[in-house]
Amino acid sequence: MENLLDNLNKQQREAVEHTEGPLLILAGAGSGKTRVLTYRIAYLINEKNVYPSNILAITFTNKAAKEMKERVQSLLEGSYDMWVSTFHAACARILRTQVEKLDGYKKNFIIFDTDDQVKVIKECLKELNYNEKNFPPKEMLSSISKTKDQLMTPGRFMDRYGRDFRLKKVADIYSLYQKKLMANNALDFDDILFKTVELFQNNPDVLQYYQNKFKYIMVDEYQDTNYCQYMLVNLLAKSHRNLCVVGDDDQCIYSWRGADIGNILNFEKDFPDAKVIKLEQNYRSTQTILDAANSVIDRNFGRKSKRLWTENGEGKPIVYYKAMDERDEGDFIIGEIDRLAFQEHRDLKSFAILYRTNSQSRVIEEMCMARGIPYKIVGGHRFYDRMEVKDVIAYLRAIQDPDGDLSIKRIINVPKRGIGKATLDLLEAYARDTGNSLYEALLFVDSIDGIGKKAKNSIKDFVRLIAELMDVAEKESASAVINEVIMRSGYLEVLEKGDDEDQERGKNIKELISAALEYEEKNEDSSLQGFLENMALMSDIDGLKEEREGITMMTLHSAKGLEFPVVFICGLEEGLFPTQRAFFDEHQLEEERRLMYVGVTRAREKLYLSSAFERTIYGSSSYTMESRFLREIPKDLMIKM
DNA sequence: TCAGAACCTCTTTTT
DNA sequence: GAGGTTCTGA
Repeated sequence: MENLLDNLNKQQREAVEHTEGPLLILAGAGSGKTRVLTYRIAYLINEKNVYPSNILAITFTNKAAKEMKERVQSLLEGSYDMWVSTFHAACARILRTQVEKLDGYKKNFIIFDTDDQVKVIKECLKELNYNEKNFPPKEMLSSISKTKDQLMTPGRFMDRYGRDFRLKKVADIYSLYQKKLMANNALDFDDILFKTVELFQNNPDVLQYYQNKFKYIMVDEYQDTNYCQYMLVNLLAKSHRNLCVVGDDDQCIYSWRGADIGNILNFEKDFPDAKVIKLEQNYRSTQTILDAANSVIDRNFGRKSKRLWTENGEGKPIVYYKAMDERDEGDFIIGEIDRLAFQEHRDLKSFAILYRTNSQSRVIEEMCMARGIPYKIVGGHRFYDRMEVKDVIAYLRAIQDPDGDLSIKRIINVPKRGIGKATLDLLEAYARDTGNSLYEALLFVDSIDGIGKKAKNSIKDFVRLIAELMDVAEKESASAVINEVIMRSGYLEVLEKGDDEDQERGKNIKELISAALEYEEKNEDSSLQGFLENMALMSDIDGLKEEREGITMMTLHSAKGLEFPVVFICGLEEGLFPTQRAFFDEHQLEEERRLMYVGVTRAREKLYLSSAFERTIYGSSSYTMESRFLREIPKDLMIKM
């Protein structure tokens, strides 16, 4: 361990050795904060003899959690039982054992994702007779999400806003939405956090237990926490006060989804005795790149002053290319990559193309394809979000708890078995009238008038199928159950007989079996329940296995936390980056600027910037103006090509 | 019940 | 301009 500390600079070492009491680490981009966190955990265990089980480390993504755990374990050469996970995974784990203390929830609760949420909201609107035009489901969901971030129950929301004509209706929607979630024994992503806070607030003994368990708490990416997460951390850290938060206010780019930059800016107010350590030495980029980044971010107000520096040397100037249009821009980027790969013998993995919006990737993708250059696109759709995967998941949920109406509804006619909307409406009406679940209505299908003979037989077959699958689930592992589901339901067969797209889908649901097998290997708890939770909280499984050779394309947001030797930031035009929506809002503009800062600091050696003179967006093309961010970089750092 | 037509929308995204 | 959703008619 002694020589491990030698691997750190003065500030880093200070951060590792300051183990007692509140600590704020302001870690600039590329300043080795992950290193500090992992060493700190190792130091706690090895030097301070802290039990690993007394440590809680919160990360932003599952991937980061996995990496951190692996790095600690390789530092200590052993396997340790500490909690290193995302907020959601940690809370889900707590709720798994404690959820019955919350009224109305059963232990085998399921986790609803955005897709499920939209469906529930639509049901709510229908039931309340509210128009989707006046109350757009997505808008409703984001209101509800923000409300939950603020720890506001439907009751509290109604108390506060109920006198407003429209907000009263939103409150009704929120209230019904929660009822429906409960009826499905489901929690959405926000609930997982919110309910944990409620659990702690209403059960002092439970809170005390976890306060005692987590004597040392670390939170990464603290600038991107929301109010609910802030509360959670503060509740847990209250008794031991060994709270270490790490973050960079200049990299707060998620305020649009509730991240409150104030959490990090006010940490010293919350904890007046907090030790503050700034990590400003950068180990990633050239001085030229850092000068550009510093110069851009300097224009933001109200930030903690920080100035990145490096011993890496000046490096190459930044290259700016003004293209005719987006095709020319793509041509230039791919041309440069081709040239550098050849002349400088660079791996395709060294290149990243970053853009503000996903739609910008299309043109560049086409060019890569035309030239036969391999590429991969990060982000976009999760494996779990694919229609066919969600269908199979719905089967699994239904098997686990057939009273979850949403799951039954999703699969009752997948694959097509002649149970259409008319039939479903009758079944739902019956269920509502008798106070039963949809599944129970299926059992009584004979006593429902108006359903045709054919449909009735299909329903009986379906009920039999579910019953059989439930039997299988009693005895078999998750992977075996999935196999039975896709075989017995006939779903796989239908897909395999379909067009290319369907065949691809068939492959995906088979892939789900591999995912389950992998899960069973890695986890002691190989139950269906555990697998479902894992899937719901997992972001992108494809990312985990495939490390294909190729250039990387992604949004600036997705690039946070990553680094590449050569980075291209494209589409530097007013209205695109910064986005038009930020023009009249200083806060939004500052967030765009932080996004630029994040993008620039991803580059190790070379940075390319580009814009197009003319760009086609939404089918219509128009002339553009160069992004103000280009002007915010000193001219002497940049050459035009 | 379902396929095709018309229609709408369109920043960023993790969990 | 594309992709997703809803509507309409057979």
